[in-house]
Amino acid sequence: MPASDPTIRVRIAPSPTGPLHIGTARTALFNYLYARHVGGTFVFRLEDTDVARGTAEFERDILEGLHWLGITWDEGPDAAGGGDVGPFGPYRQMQRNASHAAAAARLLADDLAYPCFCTPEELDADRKAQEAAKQPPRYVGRCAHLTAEERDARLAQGRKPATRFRVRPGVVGWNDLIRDRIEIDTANLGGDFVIVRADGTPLYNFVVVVDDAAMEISHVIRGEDHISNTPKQILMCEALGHPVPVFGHLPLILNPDGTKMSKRKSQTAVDDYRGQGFIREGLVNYLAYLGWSPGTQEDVLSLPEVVERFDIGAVQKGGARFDRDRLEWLNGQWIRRLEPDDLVDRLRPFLEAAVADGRIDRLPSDDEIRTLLPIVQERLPTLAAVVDLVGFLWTETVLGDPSILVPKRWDPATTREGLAAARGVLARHDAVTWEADELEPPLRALVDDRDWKAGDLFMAIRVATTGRTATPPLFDTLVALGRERTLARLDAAIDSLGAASPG
RNA sequence: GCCCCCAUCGUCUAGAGGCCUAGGACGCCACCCUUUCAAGGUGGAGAUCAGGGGUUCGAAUCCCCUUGGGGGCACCA
Repeated sequence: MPASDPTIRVRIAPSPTGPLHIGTARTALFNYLYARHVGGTFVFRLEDTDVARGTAEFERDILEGLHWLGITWDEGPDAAGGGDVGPFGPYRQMQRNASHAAAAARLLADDLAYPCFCTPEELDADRKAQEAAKQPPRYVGRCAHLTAEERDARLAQGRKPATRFRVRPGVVGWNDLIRDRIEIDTANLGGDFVIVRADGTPLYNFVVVVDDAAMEISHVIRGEDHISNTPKQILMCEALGHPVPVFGHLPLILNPDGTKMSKRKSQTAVDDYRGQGFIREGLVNYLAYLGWSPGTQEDVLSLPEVVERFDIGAVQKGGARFDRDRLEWLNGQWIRRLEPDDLVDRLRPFLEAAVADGRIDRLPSDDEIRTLLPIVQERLPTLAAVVDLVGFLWTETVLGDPSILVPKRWDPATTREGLAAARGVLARHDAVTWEADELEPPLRALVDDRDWKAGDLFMAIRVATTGRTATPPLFDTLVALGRERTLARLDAAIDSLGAASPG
């Protein structure tokens, strides 16, 4: 579509206080989609203000996770670990503290903000009283009109003030990109709010305004849970003399019970989905369709295809529940579309993990994996499913419970007889190459000869050689297993049945 | 308690006044294919468009109310 529109700048500003959250990824994705669709710039800024938690690792997780999804930014920290990229750096909030302090000083000087000496105990008592009186919590304004002498006196006592922003009376409104007009009376904002803590560190709401202005962010696209922050931010923009960006509030991603998605009720870490074998194409496709649709009947779209069709105005207003079934279906769609070599590469880590925790005994070669693809690719809802699907190929013993060896219509004796006969046929088949279409005819002939049902015999062989009742097509499976192991497993099964029913 | 947002099949959604006796997808059921499992194909059940008032010749679509759901009200982000 359009080449570029330098006036449109959007951003994602995650806080590295946890692993990359599905909701953060979705917000990042929609910003990315909007920026790419209109040819604007996508900025990544880290709100690394909370030093208390182990942020370095989470920071890496977020950067890496977004890149894994294919969500790339034009300005911001380098996902590979290099320096910041872009003309508006630094892109880490902590390194912009000087500008935050300057902005706060300016508001203080203009009396658009004031020092507040209230103690946590006082504020807590206020809140409790309001709660008891069934009043909404709000700052009572104790320090709003202190005289210079009163302030000096408190300072002299060594008290450290926080900085509060004066909320002016009136109505603040904006034209939301997805919900049209929203207007909020500032009387409902909870009174003057703190923008700088007593220890001098600035608060999120304030920093965002300063940084967004400095980075010339034109459109702020974020979750619906920020709607009540927006009037405060608009007020601060006005006070600071900054242009007010365009706002767009995305619907939330919900737990299956309809509440805001949470770790408690859902799996929220992108990395967990990745670990379970969801691929980026599936995840991104799914996320894009949570709250948006192209308005056509297309279901499976690549990231570039979504970029092409994306329209921020078509975004849904109501929240969307996370539906894992649909995600799995879409993931399967994308796994089926992968090129063989690509799929082999993506499967390998899951096989390695299975070796590491003992689910399989050895790691198959790339060639082995590639050979299996025709019978495996269309059966994988996730990459991780490969272990359950064909793990029996790389384990020594396969038969856990001999009782599943006996098909419904057969008894143990018949099963033993059937397996023995099949073993004989397959062993004799030594003269011919061990290929799927050569294995089948003689076994069918055997079935006809004994008046058995092909399904019963095949099922007995299937369970004897794989330990499972559901597998890829039998003869392809036997070929993958190889002659030696097939015969050995048949022998083992026959033995186990012999022990169970002597005679 | 207060403020704000939202409301089409179980779920994700199409629908921007007549094309809607509401379409698609996931999931579910049946059948076909078939040695099992998938995949694929075909068909089906599933929404009186939350309810009630308007506006209009005509409303899922516009307005109001009710109800329901959600979000937010920190010296968190």
